[in-house]
Amino acid sequence: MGRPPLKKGAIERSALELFVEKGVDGTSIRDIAQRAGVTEGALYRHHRSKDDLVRHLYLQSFTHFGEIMEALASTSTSPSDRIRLMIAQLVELHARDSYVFRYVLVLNHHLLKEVRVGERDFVAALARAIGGPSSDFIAQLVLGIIVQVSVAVESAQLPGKLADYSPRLIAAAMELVGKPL
Amino acid sequence: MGRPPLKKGAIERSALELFVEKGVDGTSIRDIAQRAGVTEGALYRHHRSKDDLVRHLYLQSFTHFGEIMEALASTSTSPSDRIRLMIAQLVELHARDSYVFRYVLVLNHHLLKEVRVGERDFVAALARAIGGPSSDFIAQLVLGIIVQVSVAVESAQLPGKLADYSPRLIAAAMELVGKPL
Amino acid sequence: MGRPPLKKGAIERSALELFVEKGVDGTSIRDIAQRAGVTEGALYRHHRSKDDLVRHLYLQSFTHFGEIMEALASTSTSPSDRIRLMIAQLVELHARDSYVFRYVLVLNHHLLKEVRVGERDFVAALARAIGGPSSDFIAQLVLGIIVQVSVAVESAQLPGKLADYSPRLIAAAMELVGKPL
Amino acid sequence: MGRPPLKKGAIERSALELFVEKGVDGTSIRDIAQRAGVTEGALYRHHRSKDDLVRHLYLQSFTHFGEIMEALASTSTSPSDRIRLMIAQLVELHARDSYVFRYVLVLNHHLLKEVRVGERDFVAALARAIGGPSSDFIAQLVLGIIVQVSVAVESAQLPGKLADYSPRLIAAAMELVGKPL
DNA sequence: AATGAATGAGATTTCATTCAT
DNA sequence: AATGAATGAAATCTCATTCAT
Repeated sequence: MGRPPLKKGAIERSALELFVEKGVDGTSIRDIAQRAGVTEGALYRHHRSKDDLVRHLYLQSFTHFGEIMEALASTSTSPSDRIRLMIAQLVELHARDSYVFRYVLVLNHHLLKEVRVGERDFVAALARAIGGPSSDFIAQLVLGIIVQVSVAVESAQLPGKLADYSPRLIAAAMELVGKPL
Repeated sequence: MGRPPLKKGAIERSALELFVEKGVDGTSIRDIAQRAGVTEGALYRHHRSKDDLVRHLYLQSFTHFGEIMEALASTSTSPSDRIRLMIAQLVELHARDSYVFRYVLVLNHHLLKEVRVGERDFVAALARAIGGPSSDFIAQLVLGIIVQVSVAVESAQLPGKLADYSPRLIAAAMELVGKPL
Repeated sequence: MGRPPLKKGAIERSALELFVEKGVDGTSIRDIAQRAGVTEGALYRHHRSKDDLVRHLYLQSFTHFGEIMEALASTSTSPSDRIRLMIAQLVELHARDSYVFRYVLVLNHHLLKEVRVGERDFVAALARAIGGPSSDFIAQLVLGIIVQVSVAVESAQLPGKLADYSPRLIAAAMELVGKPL
Repeated sequence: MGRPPLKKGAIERSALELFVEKGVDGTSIRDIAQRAGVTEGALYRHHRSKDDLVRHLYLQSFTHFGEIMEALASTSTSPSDRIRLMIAQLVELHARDSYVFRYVLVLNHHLLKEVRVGERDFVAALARAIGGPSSDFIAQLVLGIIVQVSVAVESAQLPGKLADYSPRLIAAAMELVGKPL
């Protein structure tokens, strides 16, 4: 009946990008509105506050990752293949949209605590696939190398792009998991 | 000389802690002053601006890390031992002062780029010790697992404290370096 | 004619209530729309602006009061009875709809000044019925005790409801008028 | 040590006046700052929020009134004289500072509820002096005529100023109290 | 007649910084 | 060396109003 929410998507995308580029606190509503080609008030039609927007994006992205990773977790291949697929998927997710990847994995560790209660949790899914007594710890190791390399690439500490390191990353991850290729 | 600057230390320490806890942009001068038990103006006696304080702390911490790591790099032990010592030292540095560790390693500073030009660079030192064509990449892997586990511990995603994971972290790092214990 | 304006009544009633409860400036268009079960735009179908709505309601209520009081003013009973009837009527008007009563009498409108020029003015009607050199002053006294007790009851400073105080209020008012019961 | 708070008084006075003139919600921080000859931020050095300022002024004024009225309540004159003194004092308080008078008596009835718990309460003091079973009710009548006439004078519905009506107001009040002069 | 997204202006509040004390 | 009131700019958010649907 009223206008369709033409700008909602632009607002959320702009926010996501800016949060990753400059940090949540380093991004102003005006920054978001400008990039989205909208006035500042428009944001509040769709989200009650900046904080609300931050959470919404986080929850959405986190759940998105969770769904993808859980789908892989229940494939019928061998355990070892499953792990390799999931690790490759993480790199693939970065390739597809490095902003979402970084928003979920590099930023906002304090939201992580809230969100991991009940939401589809890709970290838990990975740990489950790895199995064994140290699975939580090892899952963190795997995430750690991917995240660190992604950050290093982004900040030009390492040359090229993340995909260039994909095979070596996967090999390293499999080693950490205890199943060398 | 005149009176010693009684509050300078408190200001810098408070700033460091708050920058780690809430991020640089999430920390106000008032926050810092309050934690240091000082008023807002006092900060400007010692630093020209907030940005100046941020840089000063970063440079100081980064150089501190660099000196320690470079000292280890020139010990006379075997290459393999040297690497193990350096990795163990990173974990030890976290144990000694997790705030400095996180300020340097977790806050993904745009400052990192500036500072790595010319300052004593512990990342470069680690890479040199590792050697070989992929040394920069492998150094990032090693940093990645330590950083990630430190963050996971801090945010209670992993139980206990970082030191509890020290042997396993060192073992994993040596594996990444290609020199299993 | 076209369809009847189903929501007009709800909008105006909601506005009236909210203006009394939170003040005109403390009430937003959104507040009104929400209580009326309508969206913000709907209001502008019936009134050109918020200010227009405020005036319309005020004028309507003020005139309504004026008509009732003037009708009483021209009854054929004795002067003393006439006054008593009018005072009783004010209390009765509060009982019938305390929102309208308070909108007209408690919100000390700058509008009052405008509206009293030319509209059916119940304050003037009351003063005329009282008569004598101080009639305007005495009319204010009478209004004052009714308004004050109504506010005190509404804010629970006095127990019960206004009607409980009706006989005593009328007696007090007659005393002020100089015609004790 | 720091600057003395030169502007605090001006800010509070300006706020008080504007709140009375335009209502709390009708008064912006900018309005207050402008009248006080200060920038908007200055207000927040002395009060945490606009609401805080509103409350502070209310509490202060209310208590001020309470102290004065309670002092009169314990004078050694006859009960009848005491009441007359208190009524006269209310009119006098309006003469001395009609803004404070109106801020306490005409505005913000919702704060009244909070404040009357525990603070020096001039309404209660008046009721106590009046005595008898209906003392609370009668106190409201007395307040009602003073408030109403003060508002009528302010909005030019009655000519002159409140003081012009002082003898007649006191006489009317004594009548309501049941002790005609 | 009604919707509700979007606007543009303005409201409240925060904050790095300055400066009189 | 330190205080803390005050500034000025910017941040978050609200709101009356408009307009495509």
